[in-house]
Amino acid sequence: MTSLLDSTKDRILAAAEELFARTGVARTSLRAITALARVNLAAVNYHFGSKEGLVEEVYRRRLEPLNRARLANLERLERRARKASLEEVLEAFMSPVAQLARDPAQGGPTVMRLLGQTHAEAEEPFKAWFAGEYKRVLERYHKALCRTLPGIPPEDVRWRLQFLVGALTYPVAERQLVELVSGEAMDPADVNHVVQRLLPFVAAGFRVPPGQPKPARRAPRRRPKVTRKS
Amino acid sequence: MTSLLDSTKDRILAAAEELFARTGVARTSLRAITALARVNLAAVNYHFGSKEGLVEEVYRRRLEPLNRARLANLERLERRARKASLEEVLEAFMSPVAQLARDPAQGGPTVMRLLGQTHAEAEEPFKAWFAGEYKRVLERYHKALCRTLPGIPPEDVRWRLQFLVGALTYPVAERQLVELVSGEAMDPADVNHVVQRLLPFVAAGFRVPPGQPKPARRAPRRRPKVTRKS
DNA sequence: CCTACCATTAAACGGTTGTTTCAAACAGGC
DNA sequence: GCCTGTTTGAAACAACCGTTTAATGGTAGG
Repeated sequence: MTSLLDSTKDRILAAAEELFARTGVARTSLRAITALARVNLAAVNYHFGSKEGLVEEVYRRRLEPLNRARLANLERLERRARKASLEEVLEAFMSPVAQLARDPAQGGPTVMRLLGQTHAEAEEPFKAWFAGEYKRVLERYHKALCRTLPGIPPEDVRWRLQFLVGALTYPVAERQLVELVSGEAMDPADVNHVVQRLLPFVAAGFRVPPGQPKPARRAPRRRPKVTRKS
Repeated sequence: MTSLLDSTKDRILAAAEELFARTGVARTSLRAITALARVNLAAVNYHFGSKEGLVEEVYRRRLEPLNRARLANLERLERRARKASLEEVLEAFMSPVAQLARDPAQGGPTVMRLLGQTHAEAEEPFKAWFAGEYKRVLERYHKALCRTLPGIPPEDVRWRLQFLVGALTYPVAERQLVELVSGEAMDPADVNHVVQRLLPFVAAGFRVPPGQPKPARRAPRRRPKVTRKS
């Protein structure tokens, strides 16, 4: 993992990331981090100012490349002559996640659990920064999706984008729970499979005409046989 | 005995639920809970044994009715003569969430944030119980969904069920973040709208034929020489 | 009335937390 | 070499944590 020529700062970041992902930020003590990193306790406050500073750096180190890749992917799509398809836009959004999980140098599978815990763990000032960064990315993708989906009201596209984020985040972040429930193990390479299975799923969801308000229950029309006419 | 209005136990549960949802379990001290509940500090250990006991009770109080309603809805669907439609099964799964969020007596909107933090916050023994309960419900729905979706391999249905859970959990749990990103506020009644918007979205996703493995898509090396138009 | 029992209170306990202190060790420029 | 600034080291700090203790108030059963 961490070679000997890694600086103190790097070893702290690696250890903190590992423990944050496993146990959560609040339940991880600086002593546990410095012990795992084989580093003095005071080094954390020296290099990062405070525990909060360390937390921010741990997250920022992973989130910034992720969002950068998402934006770069989208720009590359839009620079082409051909109009981007819905699937291409969705893949541009989702593939950086799989890429992150595949590369141990960028955090590997542990970083995914980290992202899933982001919201619950962060303090106020960092939360604001995070929301700001995220908003930038989502706004760009919202525009791009609306362009590939004329006919779908922008408000619906926005909600569906939230659904996509949830469907993407949950299985990779709550890997433990998913494994317990589904029975089968899920190794890092499977994040790819998650993305590949998720893509047609959400693509179909994005394309469907939005449901009308529908306050009352459906009338129980009798359908004796397979008379499906959608 | 404790059925009197606003017993100590109830006040502790209400205060703990509020603070757990707002700040997370690990960051919420018993002193903060007892102060908000206007109750002595030792009352927590007296009534619940430990902080972990309180945590379990807070979650159990909300999760059990939720899962019970989900199973009851499904059984009611299956007792009918007519075969249940996909939309009906999905609504049976999702509507109890909206119902919970709508009724302040059952926790109201705060309980949703609670559920979103479940996984990160729980300790080991409670986590096992939670996963077990959840697995029961998901297994039942998996069977029901497979029945309405012949042609979709059960493994795909299982993954799509996970996507549904993620898409449903995230927007209601991370309400704060969603509000920050989307700009518009989201009041409790809107949980209904989430469900109504989510239903056609996931229904279309469930029906779509599963994507083929598509292993080595990664060969976009060949770029058309001129796509750049400034 | 008294006893027995449950619920509540105030105070203290041992342990862990994040942070600070200050001296020692280290680096590179002169 | 010596000097200056940066990095590490062991120890201590005050504050907070969850939990326990011991004493109290309250009330039903005898």
